[in-house]
Amino acid sequence: MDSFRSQTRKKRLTPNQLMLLETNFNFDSKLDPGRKSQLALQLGVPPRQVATWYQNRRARDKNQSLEIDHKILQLRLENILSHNAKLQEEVARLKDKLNKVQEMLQTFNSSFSSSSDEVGSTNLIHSSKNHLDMEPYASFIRDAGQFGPTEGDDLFA
DNA sequence: TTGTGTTTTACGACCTC
DNA sequence: GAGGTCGTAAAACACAA
Repeated sequence: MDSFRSQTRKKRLTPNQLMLLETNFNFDSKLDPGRKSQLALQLGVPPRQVATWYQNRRARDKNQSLEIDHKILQLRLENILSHNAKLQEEVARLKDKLNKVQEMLQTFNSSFSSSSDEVGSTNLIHSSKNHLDMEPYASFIRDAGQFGPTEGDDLFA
């Protein structure tokens, strides 16, 4: 396809050349024209090859940091998913508990309304009923108080 | 030895300053 | 226009079968 390309032999740099390039790259990943020609002289290669090496080295650097970022994001996602699963379980448990409380209230109210016709002192009965009604709620609120902030709350930090 | 996967080198196209 | 990134071809290399 490309006769020009096939004519240009790809020559690998020696370990010493690579060491010099790496040292310079760690100092500054960008290549100003002065440093390019200076490095080319030191290495005994065309300036174009130095520029190409820097381009490829920057690309490799970027890929590596992208991989690291990807791993970090994946870990965060796993944490969030497991936290979410725990919250779902908690929601189910609380819903169940709420249903039970509502059932208790219903049975209590129905049994009370069937027997209230027989008694004369309404004031006494009402004050007693109000007090008894609060009991299931109180226990419910007590239980709900156990679930404060959890360890997963700083997941987005 | 050779088939195959990975890394390195080199370049064209396009973008930005 | 010089120098950057991005995508990709192809050479060089590593290595199992």
